[in-house]
Amino acid sequence: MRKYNKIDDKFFENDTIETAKSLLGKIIVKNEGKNKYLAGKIVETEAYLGENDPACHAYQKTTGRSRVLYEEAGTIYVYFIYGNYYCFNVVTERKGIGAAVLIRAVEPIEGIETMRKNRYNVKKDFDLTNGPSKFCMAFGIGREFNEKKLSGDGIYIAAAESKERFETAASKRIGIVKGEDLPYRFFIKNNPYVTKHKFNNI
DNA sequence: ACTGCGATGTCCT
DNA sequence: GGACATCGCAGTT
Repeated sequence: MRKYNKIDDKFFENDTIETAKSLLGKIIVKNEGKNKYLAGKIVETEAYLGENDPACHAYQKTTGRSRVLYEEAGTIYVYFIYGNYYCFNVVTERKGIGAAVLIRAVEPIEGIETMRKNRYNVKKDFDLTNGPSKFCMAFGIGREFNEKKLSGDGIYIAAAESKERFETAASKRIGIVKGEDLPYRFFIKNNPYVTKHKFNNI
């Protein structure tokens, strides 16, 4: 395995938009046991700001599902959607604020053979992880990680590997109706693992 | 390349 | 009973 330096949970206590931006380029790592790891560079995120954000699951209420969003920074929020899929979020800000960052796409770094196996019908490597549920399928992430902490040893986030430079951009969030005009999607420009979208060239 | 649309289970009103 | 932070496939250009 490569060397990954886990980020402290304090990082996620910051402002959700800033956290979503600064997660770009960082590494998400899943410990598969037996010294096996899956790792990918985060290339696309979205911010969900809590009770005042119409698109957020915590909008104006706490429900059984959104309860996790109010946990302490660095808690994992995984939810099930469209009858088939999971989406992976990192809870941000202090306990009691229902905000999170959605991981929308990553670029495989380690364990790509396992990702190909988990996505057995996918032909092009950039389709392995260029979408929030594609990432979950490739990494084998399901509801069992909901409410877990990034400070544990199952899934964690690590500092960027090198001091590489990249350009980032923002756009509207994808696939939502309420709060659709808010520019809370962030991505690395020209990275082939970012989801395909007309908002990408601005 | 792009467009439209069906599948599917859970949560919420 | 409706909505849903998606994906993959089929059809078209």
